[in-house]
Amino acid sequence: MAVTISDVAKYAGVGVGTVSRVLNGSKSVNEDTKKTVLRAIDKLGYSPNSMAKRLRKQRNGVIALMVPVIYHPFFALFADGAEKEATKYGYSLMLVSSQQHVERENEIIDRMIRKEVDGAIFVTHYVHSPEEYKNCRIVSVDRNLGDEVPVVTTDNYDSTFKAVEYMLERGCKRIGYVGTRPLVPSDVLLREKAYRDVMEKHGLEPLVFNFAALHGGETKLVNDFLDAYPDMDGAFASGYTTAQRLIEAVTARGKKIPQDFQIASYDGNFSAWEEKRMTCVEQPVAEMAQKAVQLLMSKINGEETPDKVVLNTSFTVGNTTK
Amino acid sequence: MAVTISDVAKYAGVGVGTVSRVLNGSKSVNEDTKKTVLRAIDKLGYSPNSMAKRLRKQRNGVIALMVPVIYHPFFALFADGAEKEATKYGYSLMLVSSQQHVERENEIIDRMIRKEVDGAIFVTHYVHSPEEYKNCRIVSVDRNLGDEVPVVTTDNYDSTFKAVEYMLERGCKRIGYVGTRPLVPSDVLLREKAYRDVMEKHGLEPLVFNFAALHGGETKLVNDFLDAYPDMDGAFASGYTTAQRLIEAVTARGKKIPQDFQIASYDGNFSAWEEKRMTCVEQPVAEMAQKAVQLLMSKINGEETPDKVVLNTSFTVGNTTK
DNA sequence: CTGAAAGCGCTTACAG
DNA sequence: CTGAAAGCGCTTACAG
Repeated sequence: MAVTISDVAKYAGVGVGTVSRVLNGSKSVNEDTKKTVLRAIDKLGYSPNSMAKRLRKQRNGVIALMVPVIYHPFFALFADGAEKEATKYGYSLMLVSSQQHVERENEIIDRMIRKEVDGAIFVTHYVHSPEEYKNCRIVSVDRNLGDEVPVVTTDNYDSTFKAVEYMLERGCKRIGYVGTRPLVPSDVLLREKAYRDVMEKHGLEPLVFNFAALHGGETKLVNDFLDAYPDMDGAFASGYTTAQRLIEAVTARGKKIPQDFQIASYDGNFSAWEEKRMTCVEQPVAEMAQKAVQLLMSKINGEETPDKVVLNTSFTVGNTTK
Repeated sequence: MAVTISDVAKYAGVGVGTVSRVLNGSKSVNEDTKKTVLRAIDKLGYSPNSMAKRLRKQRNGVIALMVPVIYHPFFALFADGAEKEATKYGYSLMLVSSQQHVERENEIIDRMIRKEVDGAIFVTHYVHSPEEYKNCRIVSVDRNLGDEVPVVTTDNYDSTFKAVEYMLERGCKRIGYVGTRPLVPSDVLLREKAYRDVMEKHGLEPLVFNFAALHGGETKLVNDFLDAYPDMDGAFASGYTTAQRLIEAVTARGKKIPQDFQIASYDGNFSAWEEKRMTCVEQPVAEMAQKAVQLLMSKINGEETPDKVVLNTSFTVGNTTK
């Protein structure tokens, strides 16, 4: 049996309350008693049992991070940033991959209700009825999940607008847009809108191909896209994976990038992973994670939080445009 | 205040024990009582508080996964596999990135002692004194952490031997070996040994360049390696990141791969991430994670576990060899 | 400054 | 089959 606080108290000849006070650095404790207690703790090799502590304090010190998959650079970097930031607050990170299954996303809500975790960050796609979010400490990334849920997102519209304009400047005549369509209201939709607005501004026909959000299996979809508009000379992809598959598909068709076909993307160039450079709108992944954790901490502490935080992206010119 | 088990008991007109029995599916409970209780639970919207449950059962249902960084395909895929497998056992996964800091690795030991987690999987590099592992439920990947800690690894020697032999068959005359040197005893060392043995077998001079394990910053090191042995026409890299940097460095020197310089690697071709193919020894990442979780579950349940589990790799020929 | 006691919300022998 | 009680290991008013 592990040694408990009352073992320490007995050994030191004091009450358990005193031991607790020493442990938690309460001011009002006699120096000598403190020393005796500390010695007892050391002697007995005592460590506080966090299960009891949690029950007593009604707080776990754990937040959940829900991602569709962890083996995707965006989510992996996000997890990394979130874990670092959570640590600053004395919190741990529980990793939950939904693997595209809505049940798993609902399950995490149950876990919050059962007090397994103190809060959660959702970086996922599925719909939940807002009432499930009542009294739940949740922060979302990119998806608008209702009034109760603050969202961290990026300047989707402006940055996409600029990127597509850039492609026109670099000589594209017929640019397409390919990407995922979020299943819940999201600022991500503004990427497509920005693209359409640029097309309209320049009197060009919009060539849009979108599909329900997913991770994996985009190869067929980008090929369908290329088949649908065979005379394209460039495309903006709404996400990293899609852009990767697009590069491959275009190359496989014997076209040279960027000579015959230019590509830009939202997201990409996750430097820890790769050295090749793509022209893209880079999201500040680490800051997004940091901000999400900060908002969640505010929620947990019952503080007011903004409904939405919009972070700025940066535009990187790589070798997928002229 | 949230509704508790005694609220339910009161509402249903039974004892809390009965409610608990209904909740936990104990056989010996009258059908009618059960219905009444279930109705009360439903009516009151009761959810068991897991903090109390954990304290009572002395079990968290959480295991920790310690990785150096999560934004590396091997570790990300490992985390994915581990989370899936843990879920099967009703366990959650706590993600801890050591970020190369030994303190963080020690910290997780403390967490186990404080009962924050029921066990841990270490996929990291640092040394710990074996005594820290006494009474700790720990499973390791690739590193031999002492008798108490079962290790999951791969057939490092045989697969490297075969890979280097293959490079010779493909015409390499002067093959080098570049890679990380684990900081603790590890079967990973057998990669270098296998390389050396192949060299000796063929009467070739071993060209070895190794460095302390790290993630990031390999670019300089692979260049030092190339400078040290300017007449190499091929190299075996002990890991994925090193191989990536090597490809870049070789290319930057104006050499063509595989015509002028052939490369093979331990690890690589993480299909979820990339489509390009490298000649490499592929580790069964998902199974490694699965096995590690299984061993940990055995440890947690006080069962006997093997000291070591060796999984087979597969050899993939990509376009970095002739 | 400090001890004794209550209580966090469960589960599980123990009687009946 | 089921209720009352003890106990998991802490923290925190409450007295003194």
